[in-house]
Amino acid sequence: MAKKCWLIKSEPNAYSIDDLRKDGKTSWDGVRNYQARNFMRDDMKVGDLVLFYHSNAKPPGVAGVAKVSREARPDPTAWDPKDPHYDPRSNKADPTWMMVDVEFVEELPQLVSLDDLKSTKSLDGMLVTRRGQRLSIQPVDPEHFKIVRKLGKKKR
DNA sequence: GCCAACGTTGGC
DNA sequence: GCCAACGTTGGC
Repeated sequence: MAKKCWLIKSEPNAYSIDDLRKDGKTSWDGVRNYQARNFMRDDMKVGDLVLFYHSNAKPPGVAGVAKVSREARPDPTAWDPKDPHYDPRSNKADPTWMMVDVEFVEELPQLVSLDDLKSTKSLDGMLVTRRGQRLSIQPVDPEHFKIVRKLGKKKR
């Protein structure tokens, strides 16, 4: 099975590519959307490459690359009443929410902004450029992944 | 099962 | 800060 590629969104105020570089790797906890959960649980495999996208940023865009370093397991923040992502309906016997670990690969020297993604013809169809697309974990065509990574390294 | 109300996301 | 788009909830 060929490796898949992904895009994960994070608000840099909350957790940025710089934070990931400092941490080396992190558990991608707090995801409370079933579609995103399913991608993590069913499809994300160790070694899969990930575009790290800064949402709610100025400007928003792909800031770096990470990779999946550990497959899905239960997300313990769902059981913690003090956690902002606490979900009282989840329980340890039958966990609702899952997380993967992601590991820092590189920061892109040039942010590939949402505008760049939209204006690059060869990236037509990327989910993240679609209006109203809120999914925080999205599959990415491996060709698109390569193009974005290249754009992020090109002097402009 | 429908759908209005609500909360959240995220670009602008 | 605004608000359109979306997912979820809950009454019926």
